[in-house]
Amino acid sequence: MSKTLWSAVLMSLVAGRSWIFDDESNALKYIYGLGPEMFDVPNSHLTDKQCQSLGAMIDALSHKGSGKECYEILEGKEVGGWAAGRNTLDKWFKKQKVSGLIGEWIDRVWTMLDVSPMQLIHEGLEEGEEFPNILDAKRAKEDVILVILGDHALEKNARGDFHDATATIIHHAWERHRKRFKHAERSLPKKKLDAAVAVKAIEDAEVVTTRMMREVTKHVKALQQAMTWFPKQKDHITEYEKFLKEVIITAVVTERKVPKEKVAVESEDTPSRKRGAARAQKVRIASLAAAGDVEEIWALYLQLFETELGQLEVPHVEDDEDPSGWEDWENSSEDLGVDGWREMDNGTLNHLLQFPGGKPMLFTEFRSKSGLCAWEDMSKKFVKENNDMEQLSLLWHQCVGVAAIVDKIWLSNETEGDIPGILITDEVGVGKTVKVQQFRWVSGPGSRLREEEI
DNA sequence: TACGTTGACGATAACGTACC
DNA sequence: GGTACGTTATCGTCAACGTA
Repeated sequence: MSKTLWSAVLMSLVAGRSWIFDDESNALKYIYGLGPEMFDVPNSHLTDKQCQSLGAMIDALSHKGSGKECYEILEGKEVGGWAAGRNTLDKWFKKQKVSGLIGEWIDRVWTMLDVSPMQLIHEGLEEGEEFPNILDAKRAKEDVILVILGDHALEKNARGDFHDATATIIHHAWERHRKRFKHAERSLPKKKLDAAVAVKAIEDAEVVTTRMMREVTKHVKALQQAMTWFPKQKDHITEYEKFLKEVIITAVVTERKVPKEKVAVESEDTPSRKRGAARAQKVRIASLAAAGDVEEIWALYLQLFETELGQLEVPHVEDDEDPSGWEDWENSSEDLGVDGWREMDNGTLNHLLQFPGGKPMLFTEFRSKSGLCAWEDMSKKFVKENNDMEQLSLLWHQCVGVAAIVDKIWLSNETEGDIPGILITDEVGVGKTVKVQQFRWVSGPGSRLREEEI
């Protein structure tokens, strides 16, 4: 019979129960939330009765001679009487998020040892091979077992039920990747079409709007992600990436009135990049020249090309003298929960938030154009004299976001036009981390903000 | 609808045992 | 010890199903 992931997980824990829990790596506690007593002690996801049901089933497994009989108890259709234990096992598995945690750790090992399915595809497959064989990842097998079953998991001869269960777990992890690959393969034509349509819409538009830019960024990013499975077909995506880059850089250059060389580091021209650049030249980007729009699409662009950070410089926000595009919010944006600030410019916002020079006290002052990490040796390289450094300050929409959090978070009741709390959504390029960090700063001990109007 | 999970089946490798 | 043959384990694949 086949083996489900959850029964294989329980089998590996039961089969190795007498030695794997000596683990010092804390892996078993982290992934399964269990110690050597397993379900004989209170479990945060289960009632005492459920623990008893599961405990009884584990006892029964321990008294069975063969793995086959064990799996019959765990999931067999012909062997009844264990419904309570099976239901509890299912509940524990889901509540503890075992599948996700196991997948996450196995992927880390595969990636670290360069044998993840995607890495193997990029290395090149055998003739006629579409997806890599799990045997190609064989050299990572022992490390995978150590990571998901603790640092004693290899001490006993890995045979029998324990070995069988670990193989099933790894098999499921591999299958998950195959599924993603198949999905990417199926969806590729549609993603190509969506990206092509979105690019063409901008190319042909009389007026390019931020909404169109959001749309094209979304589709190019979706295509970019799907294309990572197919390294040999990069042509289209490179053209679209270059197109997007050129459109945005032109908008930044126009709005900031700075030379293009100051904004972008030129990459080597390939035929597809040339095509993208040529198409971008025809775009009428005048409507994007408002500073707020430029900043928004710039944030989207950085998110899209996050793996290439450092190739471009962030556009410099000139202290408080630049209005940064709030006019456009006034005219066209929907209320995204930040309506109360649409009439404030950077200077007003920075004053309210106590952000001298456009950023909070102690906020990192510089960013590296070449992509240096601020956590490494800041004292020597992150200094004004270093030409690689660029002055940092928060963008207008990020300041508005922090102000909105401060404003909404302490509301105790819903009133007309005001709802307590705030939702910062993912994938829109608003700078979630920056917002939360700055909220912690402005609302922390010693802050005057809570006593002021906002 | 996307994504994870399950179950089935065939192919092949590894192992065990009987026989010469 | 070598070989043949049966059994078991492992691997590869994919469609159906379940769930959020």
